[in-house]
Amino acid sequence: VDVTARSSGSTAVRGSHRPSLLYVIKQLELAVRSHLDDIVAAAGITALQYTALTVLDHHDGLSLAQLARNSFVTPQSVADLVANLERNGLVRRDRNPQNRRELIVSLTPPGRKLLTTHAHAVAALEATMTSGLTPEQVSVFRNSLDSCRVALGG
Amino acid sequence: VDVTARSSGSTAVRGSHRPSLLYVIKQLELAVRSHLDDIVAAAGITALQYTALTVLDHHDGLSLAQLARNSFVTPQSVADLVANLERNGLVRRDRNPQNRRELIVSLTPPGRKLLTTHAHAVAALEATMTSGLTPEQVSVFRNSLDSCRVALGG
DNA sequence: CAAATTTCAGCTTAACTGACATCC
DNA sequence: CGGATGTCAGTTTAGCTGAAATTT
Repeated sequence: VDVTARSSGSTAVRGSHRPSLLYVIKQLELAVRSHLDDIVAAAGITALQYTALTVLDHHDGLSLAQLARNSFVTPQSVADLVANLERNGLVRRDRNPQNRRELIVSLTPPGRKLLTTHAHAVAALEATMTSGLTPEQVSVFRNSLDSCRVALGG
Repeated sequence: VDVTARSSGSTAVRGSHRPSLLYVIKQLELAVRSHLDDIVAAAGITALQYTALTVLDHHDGLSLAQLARNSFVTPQSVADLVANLERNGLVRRDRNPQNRRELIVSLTPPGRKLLTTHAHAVAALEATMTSGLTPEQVSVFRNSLDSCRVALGG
């Protein structure tokens, strides 16, 4: 990750106009991804793959199609992502006996271990991110994010 | 854009755990990008390119290096992006006479026109996104987003 | 010479579309 | 058969690294 670019980013542009909400959301997501990549790179995975593992941690046993619908991407993209995780032994894919079209994706013990190994650093990242806010403000912030997401149909 | 995936996304996963802030931010960004792509696709550009144009609208006359530092990406990536916009006649690149290393990027009249053409639809998207919030809550939300972004060095 | 900016060449990842097989 | 799910093949876009040219 280019630390130089990150740290000097906010100094380059100071203007009179207020950036749009849409733009600030994008910038924040970029910053989060960059830091998350730093954390999980040691485990040989990307921020995207790590996020997929956390989704499975909360909702184990989803099918590929369910994962795709949850992620604004095509089933093919999810299949690629999951195939990579399977190749690294972090998830398993099993046919659903009740509906043999479906492939049920679940975390393996190494997958769970990876999550616990990095849980602390990820929590610290979230704490750093919200260090300028009170706990109440964080709670309100989360609700607002959720409200926006729901309003856009996500 | 896959409207089916978008609209059914939130129904696929309902669990006991609360998703992390980092994850919700990512989901919201994906939703915004998807809708923004729908709006600007008619103009033959991507959400990313549109966002770059809005940055130039607010801060005209930035160099490639300044744009890169502002965007968490490498100068090479920005150069590609700007080259595409230039090919479509939406921006110009001119050597800075004071510092002949620098290429100053600025909007062309067609670039400005593209922004005004879509300004209403983009504002409507932002209004839809925040339709569940009061104006005060939107203001607080913006401040929180900014606080998080600054805390991560963006 | 050192640092900053841009450029050139090649590469990788993460998405996409289209076509298809399988299952309910 | 129709709809859902997953897979295979090919493509595109958006990022990256490394190396080099130019200017200050």
